[in-house]
Amino acid sequence: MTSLLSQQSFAAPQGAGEWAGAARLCFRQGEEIYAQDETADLIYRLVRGAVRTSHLLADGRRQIGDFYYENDVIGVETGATHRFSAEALGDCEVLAIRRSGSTACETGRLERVIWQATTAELGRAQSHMLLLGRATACERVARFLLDIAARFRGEIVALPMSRQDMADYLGLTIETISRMLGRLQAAGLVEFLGARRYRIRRFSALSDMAAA
Amino acid sequence: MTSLLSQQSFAAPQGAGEWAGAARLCFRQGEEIYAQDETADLIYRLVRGAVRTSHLLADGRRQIGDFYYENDVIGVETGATHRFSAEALGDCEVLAIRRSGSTACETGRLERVIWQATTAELGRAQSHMLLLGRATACERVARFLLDIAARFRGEIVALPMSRQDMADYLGLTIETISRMLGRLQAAGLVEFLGARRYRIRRFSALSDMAAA
DNA sequence: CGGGGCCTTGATGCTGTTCAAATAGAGTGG
DNA sequence: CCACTCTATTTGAACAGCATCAAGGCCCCG
Repeated sequence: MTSLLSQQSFAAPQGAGEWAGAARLCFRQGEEIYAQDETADLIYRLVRGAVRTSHLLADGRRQIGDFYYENDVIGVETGATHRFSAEALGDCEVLAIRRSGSTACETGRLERVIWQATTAELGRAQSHMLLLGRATACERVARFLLDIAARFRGEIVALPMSRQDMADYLGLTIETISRMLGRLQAAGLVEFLGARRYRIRRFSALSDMAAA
Repeated sequence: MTSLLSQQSFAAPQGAGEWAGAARLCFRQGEEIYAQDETADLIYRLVRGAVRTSHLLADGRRQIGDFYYENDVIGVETGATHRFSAEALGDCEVLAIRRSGSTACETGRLERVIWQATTAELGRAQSHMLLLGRATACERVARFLLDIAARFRGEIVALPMSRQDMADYLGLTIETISRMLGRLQAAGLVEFLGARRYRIRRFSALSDMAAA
C-alpha cells in the first residue's frame, strides 16, 4: 500500500512538468546555494535535504529567514536580487530553473509555481513577524518545536540546524535557546534524545506555551 | 500646472480601470475596515488617509503589521481569512472590490493588482522581520522615522499613529519609544514639533543609527 | 478656561544577554 | 574498537537593556 506510486505523488504534488527543463544540483553541508544581493534569476525546488535562508548585517548580526525542506521552493524574491542567501543545512539536492524574465503575473506553468511560492513566503514571513514582535523566549522556542514537528510524519523529530541557526531564527542567543529547551524538557512537554532529536510529550500543553 | 489632471494621475498611477466597479467607502478615526479572522473576499485601495493593520493575541498583546497610505492596497491575504484587521488611523476613504473568487494567478487586470500587492506585502514583511529580529530599540525607532519620512515629499513629516501604535509595530513599549525619540532629538538627529510632527536634521547620521 | 487623553520622565525590576567554563558529542586516526 | 581532538551544547554568574509601575506635564478640544 505504501508503494512507490503514493510516495511519488507525495513528492511531486503539483506535477513535475514545471521543472522539466531544470538543472539538478547538489550541495554539501554549509555550501551556499545563492548569495545575498546576488541577481535572482533562478528559482529552486528542494528535492532532498534542508536549507536555511539568512540575511547578514554589516556588523555580523544574522537573521535566519526560514528553514526549508523537501518540495519547498526557494529563491523567489520581490526585487531583482536576493535579500537572503541560502545555505545547505546538510547535503542536499535541488532543481534550478531560470525564471523567464517575466516578473509579471502570467498564466504559464512556471508563473503558477512562482505565485504559490510567493504566497507561501508571505504567510510564513507574517507568522515569523508575529513570533519576533511580541513573544517571550519560551513562547518562541515552544512554537519553533511545534512548527518543525508539523513538517514530519514520524513521532521523533530531527533538527537539521544548529543552536546558532535556531537562535538567529528566533532572535535569541544560543544560551537562551538551550535554557528554554531545558526548561520545556524539565516540565515534561518534550523529551530530547541527544541535542538534535526530540519528541513532543504533551502536545496541548506545548501549544499553550506557544500562545497564539 | 499643478492641475486636477496631474493630481489625478498621481492618485492613480497604474490606471484606475481595475477599480472601475469598486465601491467607495469612508471610515472615521479608529473605525475598523475589516476584522481579524473575517473572510477575505474584498480588497481595498486606500484613496485618502492612513490605515494600520493589527493582529491581536488572546491575552491582549498586539502586533501592528504595517501602516498604509494613499494608493496602497490592503486586504490581500494568503488564506481565506484576514490574518490582520485594518483600522483607520484618521478619517479615510477607500475603494473596495470583490476579488473574483480566483485565488490563482491570472492575467486579468485585478489579478495583476493582487500580484503587485502581494509582492509588496512580502517585501515589507521581510523588512519588518529583520527589524524585529535583531535590532536594538534605538535602531528600530531610527529606522521607523526614516521609513515614514521616505513616504513623504515635504521636509516636515506627520505621524498619523499614536505612540502605542508605534510600540506595537516595533515590538517595544510606549515608554521606550518616547525615550528613544528623546535621545535621537537630544543628539540632534531629528527635531520634533509637538509629539506628532518631526523633521530629520542629520539624515546620514540617522541612517547610521538604523544600521542595515 | 478646564477636562481628559496622550505623551514624557523617573525609579525599580525582570528577562534575556554576555562572559566564562564545564560537558557532551561527533568525527578521526591509531 | 578505543582514545583523542575539536566543535557544539549546556550550565553558571554577573550585567544590561528594556519593561513595568508610578507620577507629572503637555496639548488638543470642547
